[in-house]
Amino acid sequence: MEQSAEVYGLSRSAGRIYGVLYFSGEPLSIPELVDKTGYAKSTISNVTRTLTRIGLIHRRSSEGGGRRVQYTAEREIWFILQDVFQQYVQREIQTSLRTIQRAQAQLSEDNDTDAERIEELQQTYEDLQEIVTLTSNFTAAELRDALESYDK
Amino acid sequence: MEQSAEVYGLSRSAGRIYGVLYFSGEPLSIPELVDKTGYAKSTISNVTRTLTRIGLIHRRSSEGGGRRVQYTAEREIWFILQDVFQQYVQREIQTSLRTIQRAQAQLSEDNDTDAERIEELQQTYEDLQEIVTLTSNFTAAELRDALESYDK
DNA sequence: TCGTTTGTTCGGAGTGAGCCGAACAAACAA
DNA sequence: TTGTTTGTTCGGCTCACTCCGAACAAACGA
Repeated sequence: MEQSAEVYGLSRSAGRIYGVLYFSGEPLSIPELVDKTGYAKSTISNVTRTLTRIGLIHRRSSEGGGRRVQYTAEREIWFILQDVFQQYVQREIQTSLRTIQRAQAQLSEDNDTDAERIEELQQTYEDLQEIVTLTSNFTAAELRDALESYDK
Repeated sequence: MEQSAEVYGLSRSAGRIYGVLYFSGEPLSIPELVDKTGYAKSTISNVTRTLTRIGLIHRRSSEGGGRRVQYTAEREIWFILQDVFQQYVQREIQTSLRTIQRAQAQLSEDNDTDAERIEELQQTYEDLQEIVTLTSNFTAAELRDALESYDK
């Protein structure tokens, strides 16, 4: 889990905390996470916030109205990863497309080779954007099926 | 280009160097790259090595047999990025799958809930691996087409 | 009321990555 | 040969990031 987390741009501690929650049968509070992970209280606090924002874990603030906060792990990893990945890549693609358009506008009209290159870039990025958008509607199994059954 | 590079796990300098090469009509040597990018000679040397290893740029050591080395940018970004991404993700998936299998072996047989969770994980990762493998045979346009024409 | 528990915020230590400059090796020009 | 240009390697600097501990705020129990 810790290794996987780094691939997705998260910290080791995030991976570990998620892993403990994933395999824990019951919701856990911050002190319990401190015990089971060995991290400092402040670390748990910060990491749980970002994980909650991302959607990888959920915060159940109830349990009898007490102050104690409980966390549970989201089990449908696939959708979460899709979501994170999508936000991550979509934003990058969009800023890139904007940059490309700005570049096109500033291009002097006699510069053919640069124009052509920018055109290529734009095409690639537009394909990418479409792919990412489409992918977000699929489950892992569907995606697999779509790719396997496609005949060129 | 610099921003995009970071998304793919490369440094700013790598993005910049690739960008300069991408829009340059002719192959460039290290001193020329130093001029156009503003980076130090050593940085150019190091970054060009990794970019060459990845396949994003090519090294033409010839030009009249001189010592001067020339670099050109690979224009088919799609395949290269696929390749890099694939290596990146595949490795992670495989180590994860190995870890999962080791975990399964060590599990006491009476622990049903943990076994079930590990089963889920394994399924997701196997789907992921299959998807990544399949994807590598597609062009951007084909992938787009496959997803658009697939009917659940 | 006062002590205890829980959670957040802030400043700082440790660490790794990116980049630079200097030193060095190799090839060319004179 | 000697000086110049090109390319690589090495040590160090800086910056960002992760995590920790301390201080603080909020809610509870006595």
